[in-house]
Amino acid sequence: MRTVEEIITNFQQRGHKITPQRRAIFQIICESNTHPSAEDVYQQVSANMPDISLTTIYNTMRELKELGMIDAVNAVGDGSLRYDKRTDHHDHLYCLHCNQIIDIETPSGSLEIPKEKSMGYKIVKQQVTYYGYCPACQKNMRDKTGREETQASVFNE
Amino acid sequence: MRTVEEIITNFQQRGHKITPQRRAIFQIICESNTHPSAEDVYQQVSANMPDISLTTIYNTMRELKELGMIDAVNAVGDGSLRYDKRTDHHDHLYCLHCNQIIDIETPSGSLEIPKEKSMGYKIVKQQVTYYGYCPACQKNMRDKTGREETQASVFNE
DNA sequence: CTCTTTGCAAACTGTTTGCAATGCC
DNA sequence: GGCATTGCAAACAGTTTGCAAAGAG
Repeated sequence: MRTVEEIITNFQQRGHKITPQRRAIFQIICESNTHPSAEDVYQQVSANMPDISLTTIYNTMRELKELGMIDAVNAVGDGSLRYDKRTDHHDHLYCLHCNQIIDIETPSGSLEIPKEKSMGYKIVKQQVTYYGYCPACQKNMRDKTGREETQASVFNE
Repeated sequence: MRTVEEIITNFQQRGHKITPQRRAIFQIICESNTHPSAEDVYQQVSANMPDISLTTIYNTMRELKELGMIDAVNAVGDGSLRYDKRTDHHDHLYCLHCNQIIDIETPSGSLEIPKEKSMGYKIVKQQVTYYGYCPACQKNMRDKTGREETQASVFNE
């Protein structure tokens, strides 16, 4: 699921129509390195296509998810749904300050399913999330040391 | 953070008042082995205290979280906030069918922070979540094989 | 030409907030 | 008695749904 054209072809072959809106959304998905929310995608697509509606973003993302062409994760900070263009196994780095999520390759040891600590669960996938602060937010926190609102927002989960 | 009395003492020493409502909420938290949502806690507390309000549940849970006495995680299935009476390092088993979350002990190898794949992030904690189907839901799925709605709900993330 | 998609508005869910009445210490 | 807490109602954020108009194939 790399290029826009591949997404378009795949989407079309599964019986869906290609519209300018969907083309623009696919483009943004391909370009994104973070895990955008619907609102994020909307902001970016709007730049070139001001009349697109947020509903169309939601609808399209949901269809992509249902086709298994993207994944979705929940942000812990704001509870919003984030979309992930990758559906293969990989881990996440989550910034507790700006809520940005980026991918990291799974360290080699990460795939082992826990033996019979699995409590009878049938496990189908695992996800490791590392929580911390991204470089930009670390810098910001250093620069603003002592300013109360910043402190509060940083240390509030 | 084991017994109700410990929670009460801790909460009180930090300058908060103890009310019957809070006592009842703490009780439920102590007893829970899953990770209840505010609504779950409300249902359980209501059984013995019918006049308690959902607002009080939310307020109390938020305070506990701010005091670091409980943790919170987001459910991927319904997007709701789930509360975790444990704040130490451990992993989660998540049922994709009923959205129940239970704890598992962290397998020994799990604590290593990824070397310099960490992209400049300052990592403060990690969380491993194993997604799958709990014993009860597996049984349910077997019993109802062939029934469409069940199939749909099972396989829709 | 038909059936899908769009985009508005309204509904909905989970959560938070404002505020008067109540209750803890 | 003073200040924190409760619980109602209303506000909110993120997401979904109903539906008429527009558009893809």
